[in-house]
Amino acid sequence: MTADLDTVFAALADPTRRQILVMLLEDDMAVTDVADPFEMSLAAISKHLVILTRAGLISQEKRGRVKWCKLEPDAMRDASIWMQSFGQFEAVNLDAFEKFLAVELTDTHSED
Amino acid sequence: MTADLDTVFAALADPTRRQILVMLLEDDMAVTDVADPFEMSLAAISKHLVILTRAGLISQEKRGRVKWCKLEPDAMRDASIWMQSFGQFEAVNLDAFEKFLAVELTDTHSED
DNA sequence: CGCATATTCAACCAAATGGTTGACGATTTT
DNA sequence: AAAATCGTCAACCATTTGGTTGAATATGCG
Repeated sequence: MTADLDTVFAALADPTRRQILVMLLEDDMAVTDVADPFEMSLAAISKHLVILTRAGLISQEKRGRVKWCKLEPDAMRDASIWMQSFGQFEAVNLDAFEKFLAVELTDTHSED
Repeated sequence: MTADLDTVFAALADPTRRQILVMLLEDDMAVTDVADPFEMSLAAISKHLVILTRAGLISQEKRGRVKWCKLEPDAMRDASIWMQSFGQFEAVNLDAFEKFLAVELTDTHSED
């Protein structure tokens, strides 16, 4: 469920955890595969995944002996809104964003 | 002065610091006045202000014996963009999006 | 069954975090 | 000049964080 801002921001403050989240943009992943690109123990990654789970940023589902990790981007919503309340800083990038989106949508967005 | 995402997210992970930022939305404030509503020592608040300053989220300017704290919401820009990327673009080609993100962040990074 | 694979647990460690107190330098006020 | 105010510094403390290793627990496979 919706974790508090403390938990979400703290979870996002670690580069390993942010990288994991980016990896999960691509697809759901097993814990072992999440750990693969990192030069640290599986146990360490397992702990990071617990922190991400407690923050609500991912969910984990065990199927067989494999535990699958799934991104839960909605957990960022409150934090994102909180930050946006501070100003129009995102307008600076709106141009780039819109260009990106325009290209992407004509390319891949058949519809949905 | 763009601090990295680690620093910004870590700064935002503390409720006292977030409350300080909200207070500064209203107006610039002296350190003593920032500390006033909190039930902790002035020294503790002073440390929090250092952390916010290093994250670029505030700036401090000394005039006379008073040090004024000013909100710098632009420091949230990279973090905000990073987060928004997770919420709003499920329908979009994610490979391309990651590249876009990478470019955006390294771009603004080099402004330091 | 017996072994390999997937993941967590437990104990441990160093470093960082968030707080305290008291002293101190700088500035303003009386 | 003396006193009060503003803010930081230094030393200290307890807790948390992010990592390690080795053992333990499931589960799947030959």
